[in-house]
Amino acid sequence: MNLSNKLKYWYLENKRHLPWRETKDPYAIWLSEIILQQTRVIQGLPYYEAFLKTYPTVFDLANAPEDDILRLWQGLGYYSRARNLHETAKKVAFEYNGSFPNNYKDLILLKGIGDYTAAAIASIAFDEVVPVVDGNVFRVLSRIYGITSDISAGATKKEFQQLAQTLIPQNNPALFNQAIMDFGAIQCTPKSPDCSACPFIKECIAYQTNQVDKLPIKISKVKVKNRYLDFLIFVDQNNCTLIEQRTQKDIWQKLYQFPVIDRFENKKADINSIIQTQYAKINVQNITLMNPKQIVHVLSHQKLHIHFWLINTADVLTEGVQWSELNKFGFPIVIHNFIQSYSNYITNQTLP
DNA sequence: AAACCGGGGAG
DNA sequence: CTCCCAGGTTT
Repeated sequence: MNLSNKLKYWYLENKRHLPWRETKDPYAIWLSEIILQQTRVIQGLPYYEAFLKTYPTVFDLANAPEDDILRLWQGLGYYSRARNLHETAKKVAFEYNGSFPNNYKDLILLKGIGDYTAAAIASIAFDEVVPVVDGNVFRVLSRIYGITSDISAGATKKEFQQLAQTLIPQNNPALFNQAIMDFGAIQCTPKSPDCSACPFIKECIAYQTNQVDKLPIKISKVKVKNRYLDFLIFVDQNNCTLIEQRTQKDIWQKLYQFPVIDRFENKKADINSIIQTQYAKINVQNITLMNPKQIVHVLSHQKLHIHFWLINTADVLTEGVQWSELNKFGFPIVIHNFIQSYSNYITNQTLP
């Protein structure tokens, strides 16, 4: 039996039952694919349900304010996905009358849809015979065929695409693509794969040569920069505070935050003098460091060292937002979590 | 080709 | 602690 047939039978026995597998609606399939980029199924599932409930059609999503979409995306990370999601929704709704392009070539032209996602939507929603190549496919094929190329190299991706193109069946490409990804996620896992129950145990080069734990080979190394953030939480007599939207091309673009002192040098911020110079208009009563033990928040390329400062003022912050209204804004998850745990302290001066 | 972009969970 | 997840965009 050939590889695609073995995969099919494995899949029919072991597949995960996921809501986006119960539909052929391109909108729902597109939504699921964007959410699942660099995201585990278990983490993306509640967001998929929430988005489909809040925005049942591409028109609902297109007509929504970007801030609402970012707030619903809050905590999922890679926020450019949410911004691109909105841009593509508007294009599909208003330029294509709500109909998604029905093929790989046109899908890949849309914002937020790259090689993988175009192939996934084209095959799953429209039965186009085009293979997906994601982390699961790299792992499964590199092991079965004993491919030792560096998967972080662009040429290697083409190599895997060509191989997958020879394997994907003409009759049910959607099943093949989902099967190979589920197989990689459930059985041929990065660590401790279940080789004893594997249908490819006889032909898997990696297993036969005892190098399952060495494949796939990935060389690229990311260097993580340290970054130091001191958030300034001004609170006036009416429990109003100052927030701002991040606009720079940087992490968390278009999410909200408290005013911040932001630097890449490990140098203690002189909060008092900074407030006196940059916020001279505000009549400060007292300044409290809320977390003497810094919060460390790790991103893929940055390690954030964070302090939150409570700054009471007798003034009325006319540009401020009521503390109880903060949940109407999308924050980076580290700030959101801080707000949740310190709300009582800030509004009632009681310890968390 | 390389840099950049979140957050979480497994081992 | 390290690794990596149904990747994509920008430089």
